[in-house]
Amino acid sequence: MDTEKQTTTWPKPLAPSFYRRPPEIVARALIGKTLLHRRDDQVVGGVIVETEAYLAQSDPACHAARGMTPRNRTMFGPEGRLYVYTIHAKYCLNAVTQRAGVGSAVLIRAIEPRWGIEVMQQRRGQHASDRLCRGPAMLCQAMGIDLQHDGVCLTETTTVWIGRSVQRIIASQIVTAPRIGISQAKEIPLRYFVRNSPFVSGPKYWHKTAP
DNA sequence: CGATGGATGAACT
DNA sequence: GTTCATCCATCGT
Repeated sequence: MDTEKQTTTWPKPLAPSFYRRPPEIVARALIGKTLLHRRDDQVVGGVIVETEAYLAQSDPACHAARGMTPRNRTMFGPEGRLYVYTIHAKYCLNAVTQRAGVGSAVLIRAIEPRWGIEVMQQRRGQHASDRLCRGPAMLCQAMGIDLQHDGVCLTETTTVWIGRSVQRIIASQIVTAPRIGISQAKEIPLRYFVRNSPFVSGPKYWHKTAP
């Protein structure tokens, strides 16, 4: 019978129009949304708690600021695609925003694990849940996302997608701070995260206040 | 094909 | 707050 079948209904993917806005708007709107990855009928994912916006040509910290290369070409493709890149021999994942040709994106830095936690713990080596997906490279490792996922469509549930919220996050709980790990434009507060969330990366930024 | 760098992460003071 | 080991992909030769 169907007793062994998957009965969970996963969050429905956000529409392409969600991404068709400036990256700083999308970055804030993504807080509380869900990130999921399906492989072999196994779904892992959770609630997005930390993002950063990268503003295309006007932003020297943005990969797209120096024009299109083979590496960053996904950033210049249609909105709503997944941009994956390598850094320090690890991977980070972004959602492409605005429209094709612009080169803006939102880096997803952390999620609160919710689905497939045991699988993610195996990939990460049995970490506590608040250490599983805390930081962009840890997030990719836990979710099994790498360069082969570069360019996938986030508005379809085939592989990787961003879905609707499953819990309400109050706007006043979303705070901003400078982005982490960059050497240029390091003062601009384009990082968004949930205040006091133990799932957010970075050292003790939790008490910082909203703009 | 080798040199290089980096949107990291961990371990420090 | 700081340094720094790490190592794949990219890019220049």
